[in-house]
Amino acid sequence: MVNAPSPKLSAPLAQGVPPRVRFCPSPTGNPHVGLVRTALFNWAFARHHQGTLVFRIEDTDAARDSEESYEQLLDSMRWLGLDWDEGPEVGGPHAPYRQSQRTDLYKDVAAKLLDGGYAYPCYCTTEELDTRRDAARAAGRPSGYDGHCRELSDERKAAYEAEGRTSIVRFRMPDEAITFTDLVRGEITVQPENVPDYGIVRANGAPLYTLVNPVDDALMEITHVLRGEDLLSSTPRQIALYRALIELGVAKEIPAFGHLPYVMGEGNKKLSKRDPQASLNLYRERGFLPEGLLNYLSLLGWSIAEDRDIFTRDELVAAFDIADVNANPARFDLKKCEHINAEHLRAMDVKAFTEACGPWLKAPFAPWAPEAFDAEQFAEIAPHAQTRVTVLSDITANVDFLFLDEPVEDEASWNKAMKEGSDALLVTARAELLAAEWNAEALKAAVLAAGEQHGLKLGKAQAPVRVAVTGRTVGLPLFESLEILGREKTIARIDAALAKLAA
RNA sequence: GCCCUCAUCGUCUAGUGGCCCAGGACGCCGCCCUUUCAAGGCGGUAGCACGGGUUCGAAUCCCGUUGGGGGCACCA
Repeated sequence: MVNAPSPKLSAPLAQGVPPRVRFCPSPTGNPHVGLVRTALFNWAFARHHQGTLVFRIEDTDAARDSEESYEQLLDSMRWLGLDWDEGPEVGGPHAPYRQSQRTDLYKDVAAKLLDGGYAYPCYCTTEELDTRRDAARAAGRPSGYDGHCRELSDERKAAYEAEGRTSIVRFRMPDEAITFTDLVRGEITVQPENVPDYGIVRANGAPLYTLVNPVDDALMEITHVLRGEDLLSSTPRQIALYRALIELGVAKEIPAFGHLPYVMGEGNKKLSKRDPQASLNLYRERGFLPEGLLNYLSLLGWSIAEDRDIFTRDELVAAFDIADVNANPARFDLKKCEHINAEHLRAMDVKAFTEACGPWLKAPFAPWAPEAFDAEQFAEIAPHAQTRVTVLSDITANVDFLFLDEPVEDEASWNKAMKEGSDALLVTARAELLAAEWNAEALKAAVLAAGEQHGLKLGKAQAPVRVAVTGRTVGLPLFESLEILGREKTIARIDAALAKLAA
């Protein structure tokens, strides 16, 4: 009974049945980009095939899970626009979708597994396990569980219990090789000696991920499991458990598995939750567009076409195929991520861009007083900024000269622009500007004329004016900026710079 | 240690035996444009880890080596 022939792996797609996939994070820590990539591929797969995305929360580890993290998970998914068809807040036929609310289900299944002989109580202590594991390793043998409690007689069990030992429930692995076809890696076979019996229920009765995850996949009728490659080597034991569940009538079919390559950080480390570079919130605060971030992330292990890497969410859905995902881990490249985000920013219409800047135009991002902000002025300047920002938070420093009482103090810029003779130039420029009509074209002519009087080309002549007015050597087109700032403030700032130069 | 897995420019990738003395993108460098900086245009730099096979022919198939990653929990 345990060594039943392998049921055929499910191939619902081939039968034209829409797939059911799931995204099932555990609420520990902040959401990170690796998690997002997994969610994205599941989402894209589901949407592409008009399937169903189940969002399930794997909160079976009370010690590490937090409500705050759970909230963040939902919030992140919503921000990204990765919608789910069943799960928290939307409900569904397999509710509840938080494992902490499904413990009775697991207890029931665990009891059935025990009754059917698919699992057994294991009385080994952690110390005993450690000792035997070390010995096995030293002898060059596989270091998993050695099957010590596999065939315990009732007398032995009673004796252990009389000793006061507690037991966990351990799943009995069949003594046969397990082969499955990974959606991204192809056929994989694992020999039985390398897949030891494993724990499925803690001594305190709490079910483990190893039980709960496949059980819920079975109950929720998941057809395709797309997850990180860290779970690749535990797939054989899940398949074995699935077979038992099928025999018990709990599961219908074994899902297809596809293991997605890691997203790596700097060096050759997997991006971890503790890695600040990995935090989704960081990208959000810097002003990445969900569409830009998703676009970039989808390129890690997949590509839409030979000569194309900027595309919309809809285009991603239309083109996504799990068979095109490759198996090698990809490094997260911030530069490219920024570039792709910038492309999406530029692709927006000006109005949408202007609105998207909103959060970065006020506290805590913007340094100016709330009442100093002028939406009309911003709307005028925004088009000039659109090709110059890579993330939305860049907008703040680009327009601060408009809303700050005085330009920012940037010593490096000041020293770079204010050379000998700059004061004389500024005096001339001040006079020319004062006499000019207040539009960009005339202002440009004014500074050009001032420069000529001092033997300076426009490029050189504009620098002191720019620093006097905006505080920086680098910024948005100067004359348009001056036009929007207005004559009065422009002149006042030149006067202030002159005073500083004289001091 | 044992098992699994991966291997094309610095990075992400295209490539599924001849179309490849390897294409695109980011980065970097140069030039053009230019009021700074971007954007845009043009050009350049750089790669099939190594060694054996198989084949008329290999980045593509096989074996090995090396290197990377993961797993081996009463975490998920």
